[in-house]
Formats: sequence, C-alpha cells, structure tokens
Amino acid sequence: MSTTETKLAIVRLISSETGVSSDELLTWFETPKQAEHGDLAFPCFRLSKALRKAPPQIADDLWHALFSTALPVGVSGVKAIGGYLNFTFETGSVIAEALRRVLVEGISYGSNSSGAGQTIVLEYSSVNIAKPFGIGHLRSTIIGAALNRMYRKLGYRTISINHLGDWGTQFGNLIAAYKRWGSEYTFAGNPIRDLYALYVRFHDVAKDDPTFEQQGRDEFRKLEQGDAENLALWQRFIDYSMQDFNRVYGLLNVKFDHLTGESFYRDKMDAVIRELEDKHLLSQSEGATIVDLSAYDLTPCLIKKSDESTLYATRDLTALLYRRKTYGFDKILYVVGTAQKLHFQQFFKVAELMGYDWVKDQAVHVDFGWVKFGGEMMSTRAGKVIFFDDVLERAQSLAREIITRENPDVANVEWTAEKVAVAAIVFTQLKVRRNKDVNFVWEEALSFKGETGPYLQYTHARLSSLIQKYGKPLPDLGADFGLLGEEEKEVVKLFEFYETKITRCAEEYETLILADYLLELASAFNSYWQRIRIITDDVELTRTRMQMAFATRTIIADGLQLLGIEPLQRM
RNA sequence: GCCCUCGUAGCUCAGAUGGAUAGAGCAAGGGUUUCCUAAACCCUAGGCCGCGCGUUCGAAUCGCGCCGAGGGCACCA
Repeated sequence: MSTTETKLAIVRLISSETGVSSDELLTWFETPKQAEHGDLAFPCFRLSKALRKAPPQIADDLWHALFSTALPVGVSGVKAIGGYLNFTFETGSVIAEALRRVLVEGISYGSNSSGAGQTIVLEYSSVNIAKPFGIGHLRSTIIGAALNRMYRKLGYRTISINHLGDWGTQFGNLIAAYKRWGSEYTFAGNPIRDLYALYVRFHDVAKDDPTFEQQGRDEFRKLEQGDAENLALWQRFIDYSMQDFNRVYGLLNVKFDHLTGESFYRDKMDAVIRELEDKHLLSQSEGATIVDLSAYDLTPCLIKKSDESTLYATRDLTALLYRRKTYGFDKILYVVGTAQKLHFQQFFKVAELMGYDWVKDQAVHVDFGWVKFGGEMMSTRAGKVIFFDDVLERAQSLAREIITRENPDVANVEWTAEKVAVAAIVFTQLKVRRNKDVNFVWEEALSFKGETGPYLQYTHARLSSLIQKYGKPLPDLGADFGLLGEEEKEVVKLFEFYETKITRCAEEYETLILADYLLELASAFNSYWQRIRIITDDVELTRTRMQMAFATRTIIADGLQLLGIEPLQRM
C-alpha cells in the first residue's frame, strides 16, 4: 500500500460524503506544520460555505461519519483538530516506500524528465574585465550555476553563457591610464590588482581633469577602429583578467559553455539597427537614436548615442536575437542584479515590438538584490569592495584552525579547509531569497555553525564515516524496513519532498528552497543521530538503520552538488 | 517628482497557492561526550509580523493610504 493509494482511498470517502470531486479534493491536502498533528492534513475551511457549518464542526462530522469505526488501509489514526482532519499513516508503509525509492534510484533520486526536449539559456556571472572579483559578483555566478545544475537534473538542455563586460569606454580609460603609468606596474603574480589600481587611479585623476577623460574616450574610439596597439593592450587586459577569473571559477566549480562577451556582438549590431529601422521603430530624440516606449509607461530605450556609437541596450538586444537564432531556446534567463530591471524591461519590450512575441514569456530577468556592507552599497569605483579572495583567505584559515584542533588526522587539511571556506561563502548567497538585499557580515561569513554550508558538509562527513565504519555494501534492499519506527520516520518522511523542492527552485528561480530543505533534512538527521545509536550488536536493526543513513547521505550529497558545494568525506 | 523592491525576535533570515499556537540560526543563559566527528544535540529566554484602514468565516500573506530603508529614471554598464 503506497501513500498515494492511501490518499486516494481517503479522498473517495470524503467525496462520497461531501459531493466534492475526488480530483478537486486531492489538491486540498496539506502537510501539517507540526509533526504531532500527523502526516497528512485535510483542511475543511473551503467546505464551510457550501455546508454552512463552521470548519471545526465539519471536521468533527466527517470524522464521525467516515473514520470513527474503521480506518482506510495504511492509516493508523485520524483526528479532527480545529478545522482540520489529520491523518497519521502506518509508520512502516511510509518508511518503506520513501526509503526504497531513494535506495533504488541513488544519485538520480529527485531527477525527472519534465524538461526533456527543452533548452534553457542562462546568462550569469558576467564579470567585468579588469575589475577584481568582488563579493557582489558572486551572487550572479553562484545562483546562475546552481540553477543551471537544477535544470539539468530536471532533464533540460542548458546553455550557460558568461556575458563578459569586455567592451566599452572603460577600456579606453584603462588604455589611457596604462599609457601614462603602465611602466610603474609589473603585472606579475596578481596582475588584476595592478589593473584595478590603474582603474581607480584613472577615475581619481579624471574627476579633476576632463582632458584625461577625453583621452579615455579617444583611446576607445581607436580601439573600435581597430588600432593594433590598443587591440593588443585590450587583449592583454582580458588575458590577465581571465587568468584570475578562471582560478575563482575553479574554486567555485563553475563552468560555462560560452564566454561570449559584449565585444562578440561588435559586428552584429548594424543588422539589428537596420531591422529596427525597417520596422519603423526608431526615432530621434535629443540627438540620440531611440525606441520610444512611452506607450508602455517606460522611458525610451537608447539605441545609438548622438555620436553614433552603440550602447548597452543595443548589445543586449543583439545578443538576445543572436542567441535565439543560434540556440533556439525555449527560455532565456538573465541572472543580473535588480538595479538593471528597467534596462531589461526596455530591451525586452523593444524585441517584442520587433515582432518577437516569444520574448513575453520566454525571456526572464532573474534579478537579485545587492550585497551590502555595513548597510552600504559596495562600489568598485569608489574602491569600496570586499574581494572574494580576502573572504576566502580568512574563512580558509579559520577552517584550517578548526580542522587541526578537532580532527588532526584529516589528511589533506589545506584542500579540506578550502572546500569548507567555499561552502560557507557560497551557501550564504544561496540561502536567502533572491530579491532581498543581503548584508555582508564578516561574523556570519566566518561562522560554520547553524544554518551554514559547513553544517551540511559536517553532516555529510559524519554520515560518511558512519558508512565507512559499517563497512558492508550499501544500499542493501534486503534489509527489513519494518524494523524502523517513529524515530526514523522523522527523517525518512522528508525524503519524498526532494524532487518537489528542486522543481520549485527551477520554477521560481530561487535557490533558497533547496538550501532550506537540505538544512531541514540535515537537522532532522543530526537530531536522530544524537538520540539513537545506529551501529549496535543487533545486526538486523543496524542493517536497516544504515539504509536510512545511506539514503540521507545520498540526498545531502546530491543537493550539495546541485548548489555547488563539495560534499566532504572527512573534515 | 514618477516607478520598482524591501520592512517579521538584539542580529541574519524562513514563513509557495490567504488557514492550526508566526518558525530557524547566530548572539545570551543553562545542560549533554566510557559510545558511530561537540562544526553536533537538548532546554530557557526573546514577537502590537513598520503603522492605520479595508476585503474575508479567517490576513505576516490580498487591496488602499501613510512612515522608514534601498534602487532605477537618456547617451556608463
């Protein structure tokens, strides 16, 4: 008897009593918020209007009519509490069904083929060349990469793109700065710090010296016209930057299918501008070429500056159409900060006006809030940033300290400390809702207790050493699941939600849902582990309990992997 | 000025489609280790869910208004 069949049996009974269709009733079920209320709750509130009775009365009456004398198969108890009819399932059947599935499906548990045949393009990270990897860039990178993995788990074909900020006036600025001060820097070791120093220095001088600012623009024009020296410098800046970014991507275990930045669309914009012209969408305003969007309560979308050069929107529009043609996606997600919301609304609308109706429901700006520090915005220009490297370094040395103190026989301490540090950093970004601004607090980033990445890794590591100690092959489907009871049920009953949680993440572009679930599962297991001794003299009982432990580890390992966190064997 | 987002415990955050006594973690206080990792576990304390009005049998959740914080609003990206 499976729980789904039990649900059907319950629904049929209620349907015959109330006249509401079984299909309708099935969608009403809820999971009680408190365990002692049971496994399944049927809320009677929606019946109160039709029956003209108070919900608690309805629950009571239904109980008397249907469940006071006999129980449906698989149900061990029914109680009417408040306006709810609460069902408790027979422990054995719940556990056996959920546990067996995890053990049989292993690492593919939670996956499905709901996305089969569909392609999703994800644009994320999109870092700016010549700027160091700040803690703010992390959000796009981490959220995007996690969503990418989840979509793949659900059977989608995904294409990930790092839309590098590798074109624009700032490169002229950098070239101008390089030509003036370049000889003072070595660009060895950590070349991006030198580039960043040039960047800050340029803005510092340019703010009082407009001729320097003009030099920057001139250098960019030369770059656009194909000046060999400037092109070579530009390429060097990219190489330096990518060297550094690739190191960070390696640490975060983030990969991209394409590194097509803004410069990639340089020679593709003319065709799009011509198309806009042909479709009579362009107009002149204050010397610039725009698409007027006032009919849609939007400010105009700038296509060309008054000096004929292109803008951000032109490049993004071009990229959108190029990707559509090249990848034929069913959906395209832009994991970009919420500050650019208007920009996305604008060029999406322009594409729509060009006749690309699919934009309406296939192009999505997955926006996210700021990473603030001390309640303030971080700004690269003002030099007010927290660098990824600095956070990593501090977190790693703290992790190293704890490992050597708590578990001195861990073999590869440095490697482990790095993985723990990354887990802490990554998880803080994934465990809050996207649209919230998050405050970066050192104390929190360097905490490995409670709701953190290291907590999940720790749970995984304990499970791993338990499994190692047990030493026998797992999974073992011959174990007698009937030996498991109420204690195990608290853990096992969470298993069945895994797939739903991943699906919800994918639907809402929200990593928090999975992050939160993994914490709940880990916490349930840790609580169990504290109370119950798993490996005992009772061979058969040990055998079944180990199945539960193994299944728990399977889900935690898979979930961590989806989020981009290394599940550790020891720490 | 117009538009968008946010406001829940001292701090950081959960509370999907309105529903049971609003939940975690950190910090604070107390406790647990002859035994599978104490980065754990258990207990205590801590709340006019920014304020007001409205819709509803029922509102942290929906609507309107106000207050507060942040962001965006033409040649940066």
